[in-house]
Amino acid sequence: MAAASTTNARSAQRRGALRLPATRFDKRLGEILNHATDVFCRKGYEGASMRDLSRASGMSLAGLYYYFQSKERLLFLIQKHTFTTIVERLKARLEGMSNPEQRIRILILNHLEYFLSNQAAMKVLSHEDDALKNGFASEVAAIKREYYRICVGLLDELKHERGLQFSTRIAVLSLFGMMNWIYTWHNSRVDADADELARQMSEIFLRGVMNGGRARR
Amino acid sequence: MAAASTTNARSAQRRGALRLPATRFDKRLGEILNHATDVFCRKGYEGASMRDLSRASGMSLAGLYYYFQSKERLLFLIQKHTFTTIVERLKARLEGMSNPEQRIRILILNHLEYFLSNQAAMKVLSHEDDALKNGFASEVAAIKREYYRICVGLLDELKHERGLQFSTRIAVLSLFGMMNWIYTWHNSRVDADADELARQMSEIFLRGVMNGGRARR
DNA sequence: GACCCATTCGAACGTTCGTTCGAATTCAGT
DNA sequence: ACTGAATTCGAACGAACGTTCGAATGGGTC
Repeated sequence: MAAASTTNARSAQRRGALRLPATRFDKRLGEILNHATDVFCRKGYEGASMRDLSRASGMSLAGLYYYFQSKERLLFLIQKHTFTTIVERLKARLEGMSNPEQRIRILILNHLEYFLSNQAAMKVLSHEDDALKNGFASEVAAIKREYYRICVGLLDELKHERGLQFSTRIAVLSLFGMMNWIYTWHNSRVDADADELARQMSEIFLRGVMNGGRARR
Repeated sequence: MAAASTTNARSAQRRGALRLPATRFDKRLGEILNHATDVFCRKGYEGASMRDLSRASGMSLAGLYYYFQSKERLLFLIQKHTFTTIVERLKARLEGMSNPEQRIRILILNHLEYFLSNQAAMKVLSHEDDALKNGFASEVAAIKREYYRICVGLLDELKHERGLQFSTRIAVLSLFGMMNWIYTWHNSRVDADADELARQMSEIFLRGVMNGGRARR
């Protein structure tokens, strides 16, 4: 996780001089971010103290502040990196795929795969949605909006192709609800893996949204 | 909101001697719970301080502790009352109704109606799901389990009646995801009311779950 | 060995946290 | 008006909070 590279002046400087993309600084920051993600996931952002993070990452309290300016910025780095990654992966997977139904299945699979292999980070992203303030909040909100727009686009393609009629907004937000709620219940010892979950949720959602046309009344 | 009556010794004593179900104590406690619900909704449980609650309810910091023993118990009272109420209402509405599809529509309508007319309380219930510890946590978890079981029952009725095949667990949790996620996006100036939302989500969910039978593969 | 910059740390800063306590005030019944 | 119980409050408690600072290390280059 080299999330902070592009937004951290210290490592950006270094990157100009060195050819390796991941400096020592970035690596260490990445480790701290990973530990912090776990702690935020377990105790919540407000509930986790800097001393908790210090203990989890094995670095002194003061030492942490060498890597980031504040607790809030730490959460920001986690959320931005997580969200950026999931959007990037989605874009890459959608490339070259043109069937609208398939494209939605890919969105669902991509979301659930990333969710389950990065459960802690995704919980922090979902659950600490409005923990950031002002500038931090708006930058994350921008990525979220982009993700939302992509999903709206995919659904509109499907609507157009099949002449369906439903509220895209409700459909998109229902879909995200289905998927994001996972963090409250998924148990890897009981529940299916991402492939199977994606298949089942895709069936429910796509059959629900296709079929017929206008909802009754 | 007379949630605490049955669990508070002070008011239980009084209730033996008086004929009114809502004592002065209960009324005042209810007001405090309502204000606290707003504050927890806006700032989160951990993020809200007792001084915030004092300010919001117009009572001194020390005065609050006359009505409840701790901040954690306050959250517990809010969650328990909210959850109990929504389950009670559902049971009452289901009485006498036997058509499986209709019964599921009622569950969805009941959930969304209560959600939208008690947004703050429902956000606190959904979002501060694991903020409580030990005894408090398990008592709320018991109500949640009952609610979950009811929903599983309704879906199994539908499955049996129509010979459907799908994972009840995934279906139930997807449905709750769709519905509970509302607190992250619903805007009363833009979005439809509970009736209309319930209709749309019911269509998506029921069509998604019925139809055909087994999911492919 | 000396220098320099990057990294780490112990100790403390001022603030805010949840909670308590004893005194003051308000209320209901006479 | 008087009395005892119910209610409210100001002031304080020790603990924990996020953050800072200057000094102590570490590793690589002359």
